[in-house]
Amino acid sequence: MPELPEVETIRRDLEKAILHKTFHCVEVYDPLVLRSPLKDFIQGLEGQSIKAIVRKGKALLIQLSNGRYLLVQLMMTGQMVVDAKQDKHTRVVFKFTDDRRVLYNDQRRFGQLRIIKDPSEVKYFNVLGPEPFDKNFNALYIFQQTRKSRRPIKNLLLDHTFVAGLGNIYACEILFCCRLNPKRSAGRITRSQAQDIHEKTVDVLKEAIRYRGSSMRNYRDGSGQKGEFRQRLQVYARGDKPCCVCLSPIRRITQAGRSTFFCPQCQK
DNA sequence: AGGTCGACCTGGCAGC
DNA sequence: TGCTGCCAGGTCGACC
Repeated sequence: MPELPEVETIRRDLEKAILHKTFHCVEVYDPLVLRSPLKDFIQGLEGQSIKAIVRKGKALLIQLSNGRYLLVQLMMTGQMVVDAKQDKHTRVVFKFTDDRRVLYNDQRRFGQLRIIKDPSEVKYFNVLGPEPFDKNFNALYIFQQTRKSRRPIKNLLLDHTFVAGLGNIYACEILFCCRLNPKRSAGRITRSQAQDIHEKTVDVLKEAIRYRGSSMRNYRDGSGQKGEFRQRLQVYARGDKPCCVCLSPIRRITQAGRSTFFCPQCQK
């Protein structure tokens, strides 16, 4: 899925387009993406207006006028696009009373939509670690958490109970910026490396948000456009290409079942 | 008990 | 052209 910068970009786009608007009708073309019963889902939205749109980790919470929430988890290929043309991946269409429409598109159908009373009823929110821009995500927290673990630092960064919102792209990019080998045991991270991980995490994510995220294949922002950060990625999806610092080839390895890209020369 | 791995899905692409 | 195998931004639960 979209990771934090992509979901945050979508959140901001949706906020501009549909905050305070009222759901007129909801058309479901593929109930597989619903995690609420079809009838409850539709009736739970129609007639409600939108009070707020917030992001927690990689999830979007759309707060409704009745106090409930529409929870959107885009997973790998979900999109929320405003006023776009329907296609074969359009699973749900939200129509608003002012004729504006938002499409939920999802090629792989891993994404999930549901109506909830409170975030605390969803396990994901109960286990989610601190947001990267929060003050409780800091060098000391990172250092203390790494003491408890011997897993590779890359795997820890991907663990959403450690920090919310990081995914495979940004975990790779952050470690490159820190010049840290992704295989390095978390327990061997020093205090100053923990400080560096904190700083680079914030830097990389802010920069990625500024460029409206990274589009590999499917990600699109709220207006259906690609993000521009892909061209700025230094290691992710650059296997065998020259490192932008030392020119030696970027390597691809597998960690926890996912591809990791890194520069073996620069990242020790 | 922490950590890894397959399952959930569709489709694009490389290689033969 | 068509087939096969591999790969993809996430998350959960089963299993070791």
